[in-house]
Amino acid sequence: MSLIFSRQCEYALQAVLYLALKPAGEMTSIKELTAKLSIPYHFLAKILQDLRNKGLLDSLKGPTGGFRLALPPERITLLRVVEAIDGTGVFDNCVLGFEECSGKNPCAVHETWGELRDRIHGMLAEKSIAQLAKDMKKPEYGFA
Amino acid sequence: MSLIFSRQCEYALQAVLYLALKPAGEMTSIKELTAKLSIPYHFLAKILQDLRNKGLLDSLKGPTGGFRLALPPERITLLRVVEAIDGTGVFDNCVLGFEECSGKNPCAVHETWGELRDRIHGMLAEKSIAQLAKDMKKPEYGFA
DNA sequence: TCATATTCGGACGATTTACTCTGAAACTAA
DNA sequence: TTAGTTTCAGAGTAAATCGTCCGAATATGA
Repeated sequence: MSLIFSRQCEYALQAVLYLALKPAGEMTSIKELTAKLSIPYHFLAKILQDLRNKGLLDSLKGPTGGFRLALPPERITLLRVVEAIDGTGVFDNCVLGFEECSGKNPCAVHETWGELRDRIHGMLAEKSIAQLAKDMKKPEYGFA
Repeated sequence: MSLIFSRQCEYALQAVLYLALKPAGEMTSIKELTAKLSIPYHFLAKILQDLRNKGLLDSLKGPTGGFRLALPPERITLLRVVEAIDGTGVFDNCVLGFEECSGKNPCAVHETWGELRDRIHGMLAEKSIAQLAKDMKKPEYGFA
């Protein structure tokens, strides 16, 4: 296998996008999220707790409890979520795995990859999840 | 963590690039490869056997034995190595992990990622390892 | 107050990936 | 022929990731 983000990170991105479509301040339960997004219940619970500890989500216990964004969705980007869960390894490390690879000492695809890496970074950093979530507003995705 | 290729795949790419600089037909031992590339011996042995079973390498036992490219380096690309080890998952799957994501039913970054994905594909497919290996010909990389 | 619904925290189990070990097979050279 | 050097094949170990379970804490509403 090979992919850009860990499964944890993919689930986190999906959950945050889902929460971005909720009315400001409204709590959403894990139960609703797992049902709509088809993510294992207890696994998602862990991920949401991580995002809460990183300051991206608020939570409340008890009936009517759940999770919500800790910031307005206009001020959150996909990149912030990726950084919170996976860190910045994708953007720092040589794509061929050479420890020695750097600007001074480039591998064969260093420049090409550098440009693509920056554009992936841009893809994650440029738009707010408020904008992105609107594009996801379809029944196929379980989004409202 | 998060990265594009598995560690196995990174090691395979490094080894194939190294072999591309050897005179045509010459055998290189695992011992030399692990010393120059700093890859665990037995792990690399497994990876080279995989590449051999996939038809990318030839091998020979006994003293003077080792591995060599099964094709001229002008006719091998990085993409062929990636496909042999990791498969094509990076290029097929939605970057946000949505099963439903497709052209008919795009996620919020579907188009943007599609373009970048194609360019990564191009980076791996366009140049032969013969050309790329020449760029790597530096002592810092252990390359000849 | 009490039953219920939720998150919280930590331990646990399962699966995949990374890496190692060993003994056998094959080739070389003396 | 024989000792040494290499790959080969399969099993085994270690660590990371993925996913589960359970009991406690907390809030709600009857």
